[in-house]
Amino acid sequence: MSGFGPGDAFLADCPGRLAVELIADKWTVVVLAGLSKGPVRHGDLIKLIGGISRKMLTQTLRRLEAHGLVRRRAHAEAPPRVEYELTPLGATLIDPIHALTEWARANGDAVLDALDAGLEQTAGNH
Amino acid sequence: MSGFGPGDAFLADCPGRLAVELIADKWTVVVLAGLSKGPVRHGDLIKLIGGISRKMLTQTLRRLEAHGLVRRRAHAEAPPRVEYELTPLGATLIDPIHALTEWARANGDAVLDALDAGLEQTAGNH
DNA sequence: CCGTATCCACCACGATACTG
DNA sequence: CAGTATCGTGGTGGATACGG
Repeated sequence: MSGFGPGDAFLADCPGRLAVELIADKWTVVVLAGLSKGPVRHGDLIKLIGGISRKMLTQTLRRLEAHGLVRRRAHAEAPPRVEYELTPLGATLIDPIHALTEWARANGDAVLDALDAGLEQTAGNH
Repeated sequence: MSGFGPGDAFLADCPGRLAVELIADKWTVVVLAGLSKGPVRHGDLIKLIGGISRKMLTQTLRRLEAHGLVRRRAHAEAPPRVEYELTPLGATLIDPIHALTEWARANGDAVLDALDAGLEQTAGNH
């Protein structure tokens, strides 16, 4: 109903798999979203995101850097300061991510409803 | 540059996290894409996707069913036949997924380029 | 402040074999 | 053909502590 032509699905070895492998983990999308407004410091990202450990943040950023989506900029100052920002390439990913966010805002409740509708387990507690 | 207002990012406990938790695994997005053209049989999905095991397919479908995104329909026939299809709610997820696919088709090469540009490791094998 | 190393628990995933 | 059970494993991600 909504978009894929006959040959351009997500299957087998299509390029679409690349996108999935790129973002299908716990933090990548969230980190990209955190960078979507401009350069941010490491510590600020930690607070902004909430729940991520320094280890995972650094690890995620490094991966994105290697993929050309994020740029790391270290300033040689007395208290070290490191800022991360999206590359132009990375910025192009924001729109698809934004589409996901919008979807969640619009349909999140429906999903949660379906979820606890399913919580009338096998047990028949009248 | 591209969309998030000041208060509507992906962070902390925003609804956006729901979407991430929903699709952030190896197969969910691929399975949804496989269903995007209409009802499909279990076995056909296996062949269509390529690489997924029956176990993971069933497991993924069951999760999507619980979230109200997929409907399971079993036909009482001699050789058992089971078809899966997107619910209307599930169909709304196709567009965001499609956006990802499009992104990958447009920018996949750039990512791969950045990736092996980074393969000039620390070692200086001129 | 930034980053990494280490240790560890957990779960996602695959292989295989079995039931209906 | 569809689904489940079981087992084994590697990787992901958290806590903590240390180094620059």
